[in-house]
Amino acid sequence: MATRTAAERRAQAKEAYDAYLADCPTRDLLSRISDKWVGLVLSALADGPRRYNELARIIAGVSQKMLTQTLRSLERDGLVTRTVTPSVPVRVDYALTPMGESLRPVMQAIKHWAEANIEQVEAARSAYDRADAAQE
Amino acid sequence: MATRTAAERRAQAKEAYDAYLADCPTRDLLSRISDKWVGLVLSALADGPRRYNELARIIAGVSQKMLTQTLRSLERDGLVTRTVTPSVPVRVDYALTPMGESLRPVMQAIKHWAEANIEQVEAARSAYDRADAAQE
DNA sequence: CCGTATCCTCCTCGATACTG
DNA sequence: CAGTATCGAGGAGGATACGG
Repeated sequence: MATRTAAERRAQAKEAYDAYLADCPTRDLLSRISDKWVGLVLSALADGPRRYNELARIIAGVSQKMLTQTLRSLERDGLVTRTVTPSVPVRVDYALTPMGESLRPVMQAIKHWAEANIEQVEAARSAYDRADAAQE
Repeated sequence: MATRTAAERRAQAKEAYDAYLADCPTRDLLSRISDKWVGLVLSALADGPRRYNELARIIAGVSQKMLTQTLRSLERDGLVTRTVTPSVPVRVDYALTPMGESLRPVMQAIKHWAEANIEQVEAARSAYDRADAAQE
């Protein structure tokens, strides 16, 4: 037991990243990717590279600022690549990296979950608010 | 073709929820669940009901305000139940509903992805920032 | 033990205007 | 086409104090 404890402690230390801990860097990464724009952008890149304006069209209502900001953040984190073709006018393509591709299915699952469960959620909200009103 | 178009249009209308559309209610639901506290709370409820203070202990650093606010939101949306045992002192347990349980694996997957990829993300950030500095 | 209420600060995000 | 720059409103979220 005692001999294994030391080995286990080392094993623990090696995978000590835990988003439950406030000062673990994974907590910040979690809040960065827990973002609706991240989910929508990664989903929009599912079928291959997209140009900037394509993304803007797919993700209706996104402001230039948020789209650019999200893409820059994803690029910096190594989740997407940005490829500039120096034509006139310039053409910029965004694509998923292998790491981005590994996150994409998860983010897309959230999007799909939202689309699949919105009606049930809205029903739950009505019920909750009705019960709340009946209280008075 | 023409006869199928009408049928297809109806089919489309029935599953017309699309988070890519700005004014689709799923867009709001997506941003509600794309939240680090939601991910952490749902993950913390994976192994069964938890008391309020248990959750506060598991999710280190969460303020009472955010924890309560997140739990209320999840309760209203029908993802968790809140059970009060009127003892002294009062005991409150939170648990996943079936709908909450259906979302949990996805949110937990994000948490796990963050923990598994933090080192690679940090490496990508360093590389990005280094290239940025070399530019000058 | 499980909250609610209030204040206050930062930071997100949209709108708008301009550039290579 | 694909951004950058700037401003300003509003909400997120922490700290603190108090209540059932």
